[in-house]
Amino acid sequence: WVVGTDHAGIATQMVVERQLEAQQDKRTNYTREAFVEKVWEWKAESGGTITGQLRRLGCSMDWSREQFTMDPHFTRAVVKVFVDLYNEGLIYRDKRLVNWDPKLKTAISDLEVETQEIKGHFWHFRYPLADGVQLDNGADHIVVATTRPETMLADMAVAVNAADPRYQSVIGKFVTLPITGRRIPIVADDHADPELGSGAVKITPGHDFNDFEVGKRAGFKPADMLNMFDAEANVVQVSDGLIPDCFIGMHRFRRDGTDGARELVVQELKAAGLLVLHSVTAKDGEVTQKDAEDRVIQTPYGDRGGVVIEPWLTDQWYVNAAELAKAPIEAVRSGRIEIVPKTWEKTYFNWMENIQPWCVSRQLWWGHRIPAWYGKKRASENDTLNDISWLLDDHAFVVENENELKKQVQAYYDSTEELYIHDSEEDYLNWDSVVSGGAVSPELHLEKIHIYRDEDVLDTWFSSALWPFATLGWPADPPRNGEVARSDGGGSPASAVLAAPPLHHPAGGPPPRSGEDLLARHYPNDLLISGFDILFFWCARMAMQGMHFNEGQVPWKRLYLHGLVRAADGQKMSKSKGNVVDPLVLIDQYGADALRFFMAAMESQGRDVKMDERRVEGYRNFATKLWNAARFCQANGIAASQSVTAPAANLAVNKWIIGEVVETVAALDKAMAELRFDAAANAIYHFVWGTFCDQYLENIKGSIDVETMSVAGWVLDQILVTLHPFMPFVTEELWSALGQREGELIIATWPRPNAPIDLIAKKQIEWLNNEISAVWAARSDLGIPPSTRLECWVNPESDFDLELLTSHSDILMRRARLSVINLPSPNGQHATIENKKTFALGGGGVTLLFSLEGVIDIAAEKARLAKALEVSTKEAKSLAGRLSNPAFVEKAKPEAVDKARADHAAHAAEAERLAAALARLG
RNA sequence: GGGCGUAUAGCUCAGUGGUAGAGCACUAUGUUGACAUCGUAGGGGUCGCAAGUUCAAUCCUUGCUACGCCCACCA
Repeated sequence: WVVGTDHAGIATQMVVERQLEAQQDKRTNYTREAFVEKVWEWKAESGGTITGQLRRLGCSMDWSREQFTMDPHFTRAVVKVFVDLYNEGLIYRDKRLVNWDPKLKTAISDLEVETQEIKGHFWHFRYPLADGVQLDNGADHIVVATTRPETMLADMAVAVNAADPRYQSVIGKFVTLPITGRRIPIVADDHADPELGSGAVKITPGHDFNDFEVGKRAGFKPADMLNMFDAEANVVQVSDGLIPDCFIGMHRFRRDGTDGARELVVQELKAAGLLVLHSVTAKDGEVTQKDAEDRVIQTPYGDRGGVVIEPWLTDQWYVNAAELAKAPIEAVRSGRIEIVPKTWEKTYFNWMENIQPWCVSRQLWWGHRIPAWYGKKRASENDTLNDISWLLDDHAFVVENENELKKQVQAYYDSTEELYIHDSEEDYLNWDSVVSGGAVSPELHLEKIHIYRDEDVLDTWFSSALWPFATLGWPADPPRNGEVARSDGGGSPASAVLAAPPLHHPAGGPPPRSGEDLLARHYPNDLLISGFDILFFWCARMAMQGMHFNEGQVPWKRLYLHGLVRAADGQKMSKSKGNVVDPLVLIDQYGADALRFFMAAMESQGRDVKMDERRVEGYRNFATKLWNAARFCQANGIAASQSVTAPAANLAVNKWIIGEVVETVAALDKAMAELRFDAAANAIYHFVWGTFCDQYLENIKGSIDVETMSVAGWVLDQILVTLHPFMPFVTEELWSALGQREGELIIATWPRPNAPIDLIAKKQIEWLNNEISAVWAARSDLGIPPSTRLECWVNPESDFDLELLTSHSDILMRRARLSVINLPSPNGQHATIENKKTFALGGGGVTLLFSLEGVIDIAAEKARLAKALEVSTKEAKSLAGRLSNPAFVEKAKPEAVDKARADHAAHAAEAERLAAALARLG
């Protein structure tokens, strides 16, 4: 796990801009360099927040290799990727509609658009037919409908379906667009659905994605499409100059109580009698007329800026994602990448197979600046710098560094003239006026080559996508500018020391040595763990870039998509709702161990996790439990074990607990291999609390000999090692507190479940534990207080049972609080204790009998026995019923039939004994 | 419109073709010098609804209902 952070372009720039706003300041008061410097300052102050949280959580990684996506070597990788993709034709510049965020004034990608359902309206307009043309039905207009009236100012056509008989006669004719008076054609296009509305659609190629496509089909070039908005979505004059002055400068919507272009368009059309009123029939039959129909509109919002996205015609850089997606699709299909849980594969394929060009340029200052320069040689006096004709034939030079830039520019112009590199378009123009004092002085520019750099930066995900290999020192080119080579990619000079060896990964091999190729060693990564919410944003793009730039090698072999932590009420956490839980506060309250354990225990199959503080509290208690158990061990001479393998044991309790460790570790290993973190956490939890504390420690209390000390120490060690990934702090502390060690807990050998499981001991101790539990249950039912020591008689049914009993009688007497165990069974009235876990390895079982004299309420005992008898009888009867069904005996699996027979026999025998006991009581 | 997921104890969630489990909460209780952030015992569920497959369905199939999420160009 290479620790680090991305530069979160939009979010970070927003934070810093908001800080400026708070001081009545703004970004544009600064130069680009000065502003970016401020962002770096902010990053220096607060950039440690995320990694600080990781540290508090006890995440264990090589902090000397911490990386940031804007580190110099990372930036070099980003530039190389951009240039290489450009040279391969996989990145290109295009003028088309983009999702434009008018608040942030930048383009964003499709993924950054969130569709929300908003209550809106649906208006119907009459567009008068021009030149005296009429529809077949005699109408002198065409009705079109829209949810966005304001865009009609930039309408360029009306589309109808060629197959629609109503409009066939007017295809190729014109309508006169209201308000502007623009004469626009009626075109045939399949986009118009005769079934919907009037069957005619207004076409605004410059402000609607569908209309853009229709417009292109109708022969409009993107450069000629009318654009009626500025970057903030206020109305500007279009190229034909037909928008009335009263609209210019208006906001697109109603705002601050002032009508916007939308309202004004509707008002003017209504005044002109061109608004088709909408009739609403109330329940009482009364008909009222409204300007528009109420309708829920699917409205696009920017996920960061939170305002309605405007489709806007601009030049942007696009990645041919469809091409890059091919290899990752195949990788998942063939299993070279395994997605866990598998259900996400379908989502992945669905998106990847329908992927659209990825807009990667952003009109921001904070980020990786696009390595493209534009320019034009000044060839004549007429070609003034103030003539922005260069915009139309601006050749792009996409290169990794300035030397390369000079070479390419001079080759392109076939000239060795001096090259002027401007930082931005503005610089380019300012330079002219500065040098010439505002007037064009051609002699300064003749035969000089002027170019300027693209001012946009790249989508943050474009760089994050390189994480799996850029962090490992890619590209492999020789280091420049004294940067360290990739064997030490990103680390500070101090990090030239040995990296920590891979932890808990037996197959990991030795640690890399200085100079070793990190990329070759760690790429592909084994596993990526990511939230499902960034499957497209990040994971898919990592797969695309990773495979493209690493000879088709996948970035990781497995992709685990986990759920998100939601608020206690199941809602998404958000600052505006105020239901956000700060992990650091939880850590303060319950400890990092408890929080980590909670997360692990709740993480199953990528399902979302509802925040449940009580559960965190429960795992805090678990840590306390472990702590107290360790204190008990310490106080009883149980210390650090130097042994990785289980000590030799003779006592059944010790043989048993060793077997339990083996089983637990096996369950844990299986769960971890399957990425079932909840199952892993539960396995260790139940072993520690239920088996080790409640049973084993209780059993050994009072008789801790040398063997037991040795076994208990080993078991405790196994607990600390296996629990450490879940609860690093308490385990590390206990590890060192228990005694001298060979090494740190974090590099302790992970247990191997290779000790034998003693099945006899397992059965014996299970019997014993169950016997004790049964006695306590009986005491509880009979109201015998714990303080009463009971006299007990037993009637073992065989020598085997007798041996079992005598070898554990001391534990049984102490834990069940018996005063004496007598043989053989007495006369008189007794309480009868049935052990449901009948010892099945040879004996028929042991029945405990308590004296009833002066202690036990006979009626209560009878009631107790009657109840138990009822349960046994019912179960026996149910099983008998199943066994008497010939279909079951014939068709069921033999094991199932055998089990049913055995269970039936056991329950029947138990019922018989209970009936006898009941009979003895009279 | 398409896709995915979820419905199991009061709550939060596991789980299995052989009539269900955990933690918390609840009830009763406090004997054992590790632990009251604890121990012991106990109550509590027609496993969303309906049909089908099967000797057997909480689990498999289909339909339905409710909730959640993702994707998509209905002007």
